[in-house]
Amino acid sequence: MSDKKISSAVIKRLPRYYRYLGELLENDVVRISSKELSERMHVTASQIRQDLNNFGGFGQQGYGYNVEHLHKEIEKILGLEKTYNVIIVGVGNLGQALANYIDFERKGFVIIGLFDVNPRLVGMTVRGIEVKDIDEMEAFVRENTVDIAVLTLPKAKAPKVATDIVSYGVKGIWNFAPIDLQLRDADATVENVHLSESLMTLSYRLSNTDME
Amino acid sequence: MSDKKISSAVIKRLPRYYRYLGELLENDVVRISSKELSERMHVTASQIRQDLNNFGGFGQQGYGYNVEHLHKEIEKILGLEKTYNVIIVGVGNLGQALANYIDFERKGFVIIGLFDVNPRLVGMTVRGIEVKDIDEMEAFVRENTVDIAVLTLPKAKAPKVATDIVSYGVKGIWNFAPIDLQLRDADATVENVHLSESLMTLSYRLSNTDME
DNA sequence: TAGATTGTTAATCGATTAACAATC
DNA sequence: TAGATTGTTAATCGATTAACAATC
Repeated sequence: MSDKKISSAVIKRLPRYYRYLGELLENDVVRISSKELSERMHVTASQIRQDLNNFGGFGQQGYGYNVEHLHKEIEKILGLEKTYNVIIVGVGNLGQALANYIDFERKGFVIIGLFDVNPRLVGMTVRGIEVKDIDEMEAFVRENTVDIAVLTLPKAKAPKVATDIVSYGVKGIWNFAPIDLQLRDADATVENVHLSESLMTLSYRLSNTDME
Repeated sequence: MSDKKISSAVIKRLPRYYRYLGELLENDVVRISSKELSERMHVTASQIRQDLNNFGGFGQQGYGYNVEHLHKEIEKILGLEKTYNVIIVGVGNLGQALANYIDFERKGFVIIGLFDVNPRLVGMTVRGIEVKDIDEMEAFVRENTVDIAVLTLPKAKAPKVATDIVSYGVKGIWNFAPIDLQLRDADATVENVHLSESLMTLSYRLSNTDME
C-alpha cells in the first residue's frame, strides 16, 4: 500500500504539524507557506516540505498550502478520520485520568471498557463506564472490537496482560508501564509513554546546565 | 564544565540504560558486557559503548562493565543523586495521578506544593499536601526552593503560568499541556509530554500497517 | 599467557538543509 | 507577465555501525 518506508522521525513530527494547522484553522488562516509555518514552528521550511512530500504534493507553487486541506490530509495520514475503540487496563490514578481526558474522545478514541484486578475499583463507574474485573477482559475483547488497549498497571503485570490481549486480537497497545513489551504478533504495535524517563531527561538538563 | 555537547539522542537513551542496569542489579548480576546488554536491549553493542564513552570509560577491557558501578555512574549523570522539589500546577485528574505516583518520590522528586484555580479543589488534600490557590504560588515559590514545576493545566493557561513561574526562578518545567512553551530565560528548560501526539503516532501505525 | 572486551577511530548510513528548476 | 513558492535533487551534517588496536 505505502510506497517507501516513512522514517519514524517524520511520523513523530506529524502530530505537531497537525496541531499547528489546527490552530491556524481556528484563527481562520486560509493559506500558509512552508516558510511562514517554519518560523512559527522553529523548524526549517525545507524540512516541512520534505516531510509533507513523503505523503504527496499538498501545496501549490507560488501559493503555499491551503490550511484546511493540509489539516485534513494530515488527519487522514494519522488515521484520525476513523474511530478507535479503547479499553483501559489498570484503573488507578493514571488510568482514571486518561479515562476522563475528554480530548481523546474528541479525536475519535472512544473508551468502551475499563478493567482492574483491584476489587475496590471493580464496580466503580468512571465517565459512565463500569470498571470490570480483569477476568472478564477476554470475553469482552472477543465480543467487542477493541482497537487499542491502554496499559496503566504495575510493571510486573504488564507483560502477561500485553501478551494475552494481543492474542485476543488487539493490535495497538499504549503502554505506560516502565518496561519494554515484546510482542510476538508482528501486526501488533506498542507505543510507550515512559514518564519516569521523560522526567529523568529533565533532571539531566537541570544538573548539566553548561554555563559557558 | 561539560567537554563536548552531548546529543539529545544519547541523553534520551540514558534512562533506558539506567532501567536495565537497575533490573540487572535486582537480579544480582555483577558484570555485563556491552554485547550481552545489547542483546537484551535490542541495540548494538557499538552504540552502548559510544554512548557511555561520552561520559567516561566505565568499563574494563576483557571484563565488561560492573553493573553496580555503571548504574551508579548513570544515576549521577542523570542528576538522580540529588533531590528535586516539585510543585504541580493544575490538580485535575492527571495532576493528582502524578502527585500520587510514588515512584517519582522514590527517585528523588519530592512534591512540596499543589496549586489550582478551581475553588472546589483548593483546600483538598492529595498525598498529605493541601491544594493551594494559584494566587499563592508566587509567594510559595519565592519562599521555598522549587526545582521543577509540573504543568497539568489547560493549554490556554499554560503559557502565562510558565512565564510567571520561570520569572520567579524555577528552572525546570515538565509540561503536559498540548502546546510549545517559549521561555525567555535561557537557563530554564522544558520537557514536554504530549500524550495526544503519542496516541496519534499509534493511530498512524494502526492505519498504515503495510501488509507486504 | 590467551581470550575477551573495551575505548576509539574510520566507514557507513540516514536525516537535515540548501539550492534551484518547475510552475502556479 | 513577474513574483512567489513548491517539489525535488544535490550537498551537508550528524548519528550509527563496523573494525581493530589497546589492554585487562
